Amino acid sequence: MATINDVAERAGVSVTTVSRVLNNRGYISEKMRQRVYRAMEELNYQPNEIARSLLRKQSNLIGLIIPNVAHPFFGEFASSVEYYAYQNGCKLLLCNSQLDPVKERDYIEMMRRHRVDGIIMGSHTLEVEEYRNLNYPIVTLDRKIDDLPYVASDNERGGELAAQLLISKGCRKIAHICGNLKLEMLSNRRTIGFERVARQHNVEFMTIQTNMDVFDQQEYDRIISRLMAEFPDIDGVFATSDIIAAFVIKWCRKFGKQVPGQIRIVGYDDVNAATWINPGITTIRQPIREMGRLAVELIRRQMDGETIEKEHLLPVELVERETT
Amino acid sequence: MATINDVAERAGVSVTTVSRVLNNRGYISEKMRQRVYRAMEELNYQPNEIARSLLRKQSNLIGLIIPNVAHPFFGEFASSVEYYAYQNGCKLLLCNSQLDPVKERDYIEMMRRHRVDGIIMGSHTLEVEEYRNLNYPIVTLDRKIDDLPYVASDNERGGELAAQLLISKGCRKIAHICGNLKLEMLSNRRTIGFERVARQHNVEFMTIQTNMDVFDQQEYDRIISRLMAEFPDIDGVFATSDIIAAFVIKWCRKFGKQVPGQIRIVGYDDVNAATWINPGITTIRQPIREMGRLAVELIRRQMDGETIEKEHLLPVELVERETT
DNA sequence: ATTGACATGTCAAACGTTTGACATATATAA
DNA sequence: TTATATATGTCAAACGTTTGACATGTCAAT
Repeated sequence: MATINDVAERAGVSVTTVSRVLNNRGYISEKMRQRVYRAMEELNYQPNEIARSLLRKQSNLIGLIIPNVAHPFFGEFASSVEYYAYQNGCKLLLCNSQLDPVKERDYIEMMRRHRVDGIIMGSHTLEVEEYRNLNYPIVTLDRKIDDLPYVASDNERGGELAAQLLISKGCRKIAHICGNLKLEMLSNRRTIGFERVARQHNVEFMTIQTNMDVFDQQEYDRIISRLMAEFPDIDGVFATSDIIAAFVIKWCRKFGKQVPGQIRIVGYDDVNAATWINPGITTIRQPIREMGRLAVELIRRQMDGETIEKEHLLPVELVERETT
Repeated sequence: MATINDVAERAGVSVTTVSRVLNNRGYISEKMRQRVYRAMEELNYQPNEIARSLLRKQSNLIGLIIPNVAHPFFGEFASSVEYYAYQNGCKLLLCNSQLDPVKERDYIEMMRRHRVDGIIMGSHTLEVEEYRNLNYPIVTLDRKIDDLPYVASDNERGGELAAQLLISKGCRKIAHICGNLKLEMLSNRRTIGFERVARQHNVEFMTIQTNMDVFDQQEYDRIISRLMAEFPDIDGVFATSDIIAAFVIKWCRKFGKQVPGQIRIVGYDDVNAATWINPGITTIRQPIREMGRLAVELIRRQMDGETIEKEHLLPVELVERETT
């Protein structure tokens, strides 16, 4: 592949001149500019970004670690991050941790070796200690670690909205399916909001924990089928993701329960799938696009040395469809 | 961030020695090895992969260009590519072209500038000419461009299987919803296979083109609702993706048509969503995981200078669920 | 005639690493 | 004793680019 020297030679000028053209600095006549551009084209030259990065000490790479892009929520989040990274002249390094601490640690090291400009952490399987010592521009998704900046939706409010809707529709016995509450994720606050409102209204409820992030379909099937079998009289479900909600719908169908006639369901996230699942899922909308945008912005501002606020709670919104 | 010089200084040895430890070459005593490792740990040292890349002329980066990771098929494909890239000691650079030729061209240039080791192209909006001149390790997904290597599922066979199933279930008037046939995608062969079998059995059919890749939900709604309104007597649908199939189900519901009672539906891909949509979608399974694995392997083998076969057609499989 | 903006050139250091050539020393085996 | 394997060191080039210091022009305006 052609180098800047080849271009200089071909254009019959010095490398300095080529560099000046490339970086728009110093005086360059229009003729010269054209001459250099022509040479670059003839050689199909692309400046070596690796050499540039080495010198600039900036890679223009943003690292994203998530459990798995194949999960709709993370897929849409990654899509947004990628979009805004591009807008900021950055490229996206994608890592699926599979929620495996070994892999996650390994990925973080890789990213440091590659000198990515910042890391967006949507997977958090390590000890707080390890993140603390990272000393790197970081943004966390849905998790509060010391005073690392994070972006999250207003989970507690989301839980409240879900509970309020179900109760207002007349539900008297509601199952809430959430993630593993032992992991210190902010999404646990959905449970707090939900339970508070349920208690306020004296509505019976039960909270069922899954390892939701793993996105293990069999696990979902197991948990939900057991739930339906053991408690045939529940008339409402608040699931912590739209995908779980979809599984609930599926099992309602198998158990011959009408949705929303006999049982009402509220999901969370408002991923695209929520609209094309049948029936359309009533859900708590997280502003996924905006969360991605903000995450990138926060990385960028840290790179620029700005001091940034740590808390970034984005508003949620109830989107009513056909399951309530 | 610490450099190899800092490590050498701290360990009281020469950089050459540190480098030898790092790369396992030459003679190194166990004591020395430990001493160097300790210094690296104390300094929280990570070798600068950028400097290494510059020297080695190898970035250990694989570029992936797809329309959008948020689309389930591409999300699952990306997930697989990421997994196998990691297995091969590579990192994944993710780009969503949004099927925008300008963006796609820009991304390809970016990747060349970053000297990625190879590019997996799942988006092809440019003229053949541009790909031809790329002169780079490339693998194409579902598209044949000159003699660039490609991986694809056995689309024609998939179309046949779908048609055979629908017909064997008694369908007499089948709608086939496919992508834009003008784009020279291998997925068009699904249409060929489907139409041939339909003709053989003298079954009436109609082929409806969409710009499927765009994943525009409104477009889907528009096309499918019109289809259902104009041809209320169709009793079978072969959709070129599971997502489109989901939209068909949705509109069947709105039109009060029973699935599979009055109308049978077959999708394509077998993305995860196919199992959790209601009813579960009967579909033609592409081995997505394997396609990702193969794509990475083909990049790696090109890097190693091997000559590789160009055609990689992977078998499809009928997965029957509840829509037929 | 002088000044200053414009245009290009030469040269070399720097970014962090690897690698080869070569030197030197110790310990062990033949 | 000699040869050989082991262990470490010094030195410098190379990867491709940017950048600053400095030199040397031309040309037009004062």
